[in-house]
Amino acid sequence: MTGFFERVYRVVRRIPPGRVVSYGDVARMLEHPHAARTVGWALGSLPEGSGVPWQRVINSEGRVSTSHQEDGVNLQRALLEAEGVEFDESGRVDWGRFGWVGLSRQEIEALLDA
DNA sequence: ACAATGACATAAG
DNA sequence: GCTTATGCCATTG
Repeated sequence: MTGFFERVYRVVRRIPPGRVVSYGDVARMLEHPHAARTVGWALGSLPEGSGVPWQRVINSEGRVSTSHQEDGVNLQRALLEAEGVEFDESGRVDWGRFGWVGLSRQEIEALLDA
């Protein structure tokens, strides 16, 4: 776990249940606005039972990505629905209702500092 | 050091 | 709304 992954995990762990954020949002919080792909990759290489709520991170359209696993999508969706997140007919999440506001700059700093 | 890779994002057709 | 093309970045082999 090198620096970036570590930071990604720390932020993701702060996502409250029933809320979701996009990969890009996480990247922006870490001040790497164009590292969304890396964020996704970090979650992808996440070992099971790591305590990181990876399911709460989806793409900018409010859809689950998990493209490398057939059932990954169903799993992620099931996990989110279990937390109260709702999906519309096209399988999208309403950012207005379930989108996580994120952390303030200071909160991020404090988080990364620790 | 170089090339390839991936759970993205955004613009364009 | 869906498909294609292009940009971006850290990690790996």
